[in-house]
Amino acid sequence: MPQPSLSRRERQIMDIVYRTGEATAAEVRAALPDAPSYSAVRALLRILEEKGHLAHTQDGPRYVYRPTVAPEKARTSALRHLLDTFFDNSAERAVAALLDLKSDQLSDADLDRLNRLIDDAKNEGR
Amino acid sequence: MPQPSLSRRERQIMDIVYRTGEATAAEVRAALPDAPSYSAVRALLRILEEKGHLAHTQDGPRYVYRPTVAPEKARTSALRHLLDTFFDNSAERAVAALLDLKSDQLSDADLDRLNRLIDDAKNEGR
DNA sequence: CTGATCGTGTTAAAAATTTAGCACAGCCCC
DNA sequence: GGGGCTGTGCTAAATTTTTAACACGATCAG
Repeated sequence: MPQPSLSRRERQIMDIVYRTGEATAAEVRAALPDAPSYSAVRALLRILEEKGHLAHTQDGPRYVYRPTVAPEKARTSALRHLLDTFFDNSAERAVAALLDLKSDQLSDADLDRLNRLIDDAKNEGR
Repeated sequence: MPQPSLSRRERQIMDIVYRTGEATAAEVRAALPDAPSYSAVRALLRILEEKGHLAHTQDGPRYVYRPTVAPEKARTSALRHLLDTFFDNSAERAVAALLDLKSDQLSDADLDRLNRLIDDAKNEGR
């Protein structure tokens, strides 16, 4: 039950780690929008590890941090939250927004692939 | 540019307001997972208003708070952030996760509608 | 060997967040 | 009119977050 509480900085850092998959203190610091001191970042990482959100392994001299929950789980949970907060739990609305946001970067082939995904879902559901 | 900084409680509250569209202090409090005192909630609402994230109108005796940025903008921006953080900016991956999450709640008709959305995007793009 | 560099651990202070408490105004009802 | 609600405004305290500073240990070049 260690979940629902992350401070602002903590969340920023978790986002970075999720984005990159893994990161050292230096990398996290570099990716932070308004980076504080090195020590500060390290302290935060330690706290996040204590809280069970991160784990580190040793890579030579330095620590490499990784999320403890599988990226897939984290993704799903973030997506669920987004759906609930902004899209009234409607997949359709979410897809519409997504297309609106990205359509100009999507080729016809990309869109076909999306259609195929949906068709697959249809067949599975049977 | 007062944007990128919201504390934990502030974000919780903003989420609630976005979800419901508008809310009074009492409603926000009721919706909070681990509700603090009434005063606390009101104070937070006041702060959010100061920061420019909320605005209130008077409804009889009480205040009704609403987000200042259009829900659509907020949605887009949240979606963008999610894409970037968890889906490597890939619409396809996001849709896949979405289908995985919701497919069992989607009828064939729903899925058809999604296909149509995508086809529309295809035609527009030309 | 010595000094510089890079990494960590720990602690304590500074800053921000979060909370509660008190005071007042309006309304309703007896 | 007085008491009990429900609402707000404001202020100060408690708690958490965030940060910097200092003290090591290991490694590497000269």
